[in-house]
Amino acid sequence: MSESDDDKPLKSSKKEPKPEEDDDDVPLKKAKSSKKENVQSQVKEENAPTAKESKKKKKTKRKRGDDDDDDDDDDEEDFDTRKKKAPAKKEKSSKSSSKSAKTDGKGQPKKPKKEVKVEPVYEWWKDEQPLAQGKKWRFLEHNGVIFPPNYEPHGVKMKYDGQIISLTPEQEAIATMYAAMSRTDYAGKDVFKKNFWKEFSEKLGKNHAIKDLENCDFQPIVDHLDAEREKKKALTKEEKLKIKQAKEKTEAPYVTVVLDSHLEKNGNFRVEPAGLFRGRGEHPKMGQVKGVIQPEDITMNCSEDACPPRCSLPGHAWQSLVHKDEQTWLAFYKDTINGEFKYVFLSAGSSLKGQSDREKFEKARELKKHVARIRQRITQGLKSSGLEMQQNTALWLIDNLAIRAGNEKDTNEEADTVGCCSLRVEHITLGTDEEGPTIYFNFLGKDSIEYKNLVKLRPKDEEKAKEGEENPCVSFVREGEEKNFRRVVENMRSLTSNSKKPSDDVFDQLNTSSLNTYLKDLMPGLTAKVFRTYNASFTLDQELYKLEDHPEKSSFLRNDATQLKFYNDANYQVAILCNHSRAVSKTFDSQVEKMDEKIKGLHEELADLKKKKKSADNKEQMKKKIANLEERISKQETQKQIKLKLAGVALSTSKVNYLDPRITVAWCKRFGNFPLNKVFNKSLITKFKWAIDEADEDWRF
DNA sequence: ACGCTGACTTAGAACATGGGGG
DNA sequence: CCCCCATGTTCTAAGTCAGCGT
Repeated sequence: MSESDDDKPLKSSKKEPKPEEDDDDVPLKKAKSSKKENVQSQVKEENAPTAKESKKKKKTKRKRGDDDDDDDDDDEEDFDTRKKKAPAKKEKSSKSSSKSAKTDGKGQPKKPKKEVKVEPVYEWWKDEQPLAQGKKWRFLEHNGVIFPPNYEPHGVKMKYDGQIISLTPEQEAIATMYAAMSRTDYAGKDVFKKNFWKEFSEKLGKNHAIKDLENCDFQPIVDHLDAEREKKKALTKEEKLKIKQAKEKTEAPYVTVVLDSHLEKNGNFRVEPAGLFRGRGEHPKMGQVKGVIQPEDITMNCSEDACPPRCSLPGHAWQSLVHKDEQTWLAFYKDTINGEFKYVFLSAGSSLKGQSDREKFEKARELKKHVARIRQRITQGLKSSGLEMQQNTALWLIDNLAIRAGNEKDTNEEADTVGCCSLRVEHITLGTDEEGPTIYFNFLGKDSIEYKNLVKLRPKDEEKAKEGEENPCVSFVREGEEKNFRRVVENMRSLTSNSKKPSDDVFDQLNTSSLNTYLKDLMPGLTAKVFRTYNASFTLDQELYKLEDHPEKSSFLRNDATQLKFYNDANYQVAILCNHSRAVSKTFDSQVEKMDEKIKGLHEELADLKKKKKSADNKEQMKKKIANLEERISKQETQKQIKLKLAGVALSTSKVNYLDPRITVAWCKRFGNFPLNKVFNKSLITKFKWAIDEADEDWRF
């Protein structure tokens, strides 16, 4: 959002003492507001901390700049319900600024400006590791969850067979859920309709006038929903603001929680509203009603010495209250579709998430140290037979193609998707081309996203190699793996031989758990998914540092736009590797058309200008104009290229989950102090604060 | 050894926002 | 100024994998 405009370079920690950033980037003012809102808690000090605890707490505080004490007083007012009030501290993060933070934190004179909110972050990476093995916290206090409003019957009547039908509120509720999805793709799917009808007809009862779905007309309800939406849209700015503020106010107590002696943000304190289940792909349960969740369905977790979350629905109570300090969840319930667990966790920017995120990348870096050895082992194993051959062949695929492990799934309950271990014969096509053997993969992976990839040897012909490189559905075996690839193909041939049916498993002796057991032997803590993290991060690091002695280095460094493009191209390689995709916008074609027209128009203008130039007296001026226009055209054209290239590709998924943020931070610092906020948005900056602090320009993955 | 429960990460779509260009 | 689109945020589904109980 708003923050993107100030590009501030991140200081390279080494060279410049680093000026501000902290202060302007993290407005302390925010702190104040948040504190007051949440008010809820209480810092553990007040509760008779153990000696050890208090010590540690003290330390934390000190670091943060002792501001705690001064704010305590204010929380009180908002929170009647709690007996203890906590000083919700907002700590401003950076060292240098902490002192000032405290001072103005309270007074808060100014702040008329828009106010970019950057959440205060507890800088866990500056604390020494305090907790005992396995413990996630020593104090946890929060206000639980917030429920969606009860269903309010609107009384709009649907029709059946042309007749107006009255529904009970309960019936109306699910009819309305259906109406709400009338313009989605689900509405046309048989499974969706069938599942919905099953539940709807049950709710209608045996002798209801409505006998089938075909003759139901939900249009009146659809119209009603549209009208409601319009009404909402038509509100004035002020009204909208008011509503927003009211919402913020009610939600404020849930936004932050107290973890040990600091505040953290809750990631998802809103209980999921009832609705029709929207599974991805051909999900057998799409259209089923996802029921209302009651407090009685929810288990709460907090520390024993905390004030437990109070149930906000009168007459209700939590299912139970537990104190599991080896767990990071604040609450959970089971959904009514598959009985799956839904957890309430802290946000991505929290210390708990940050720490495990860092551990994830450290593990991937650990793999980097062992990967040569492990690959050697895999190479060996490719030549064996039976289970060992299967294990190593699968691992080769996981390592080289970055595919997922592939747990078994029950296709009566879930969509039929696969990963490595669950690949079936029908997903593989073996072939040959002028370079040698090929394997074509075509299957649905996680989220029913298509994975289509022709894996082959790199052509000698540079022209062809280039072509293949630009084709996202082709990948070349990486250098040094050619021989292994041939072996893998042979193995795949025997694993898919015609004694097997298309629906049989390729790796019939494998499952993810045995595979991971095998991996654990190769390196402690190693599992299949680590390869994805490792290969993604390694690829980014390699790609980014090609800039180091790139022949066109200076042209990439010419300005932010060109440098950003270089970064995005590297990011793109990773997205392709990991098969991260996104839906192409419905208006994509028309958008491209528009761009074409614009470009065409510019070309015409250019031609015109050139013609005029001949007869013009002020040639110099014309020349300038022409150059200008040419520049605009080329800009438009590259923009179009980018648009086409990224049409179905998501860069964000890898950024958020797979790429060690320190790679990016270091690269930015190293190459012209490139503004980090060009590549990381506000959320990522918050999420990766630890990395921003940690990586200097020499850091490498 | 294996199936199931539980906890946590990863994922794309839906939705909201707001800035730039006509 | 308005609208369109890009980008950011929220939502919740769908994976991975450990550990437990049988």
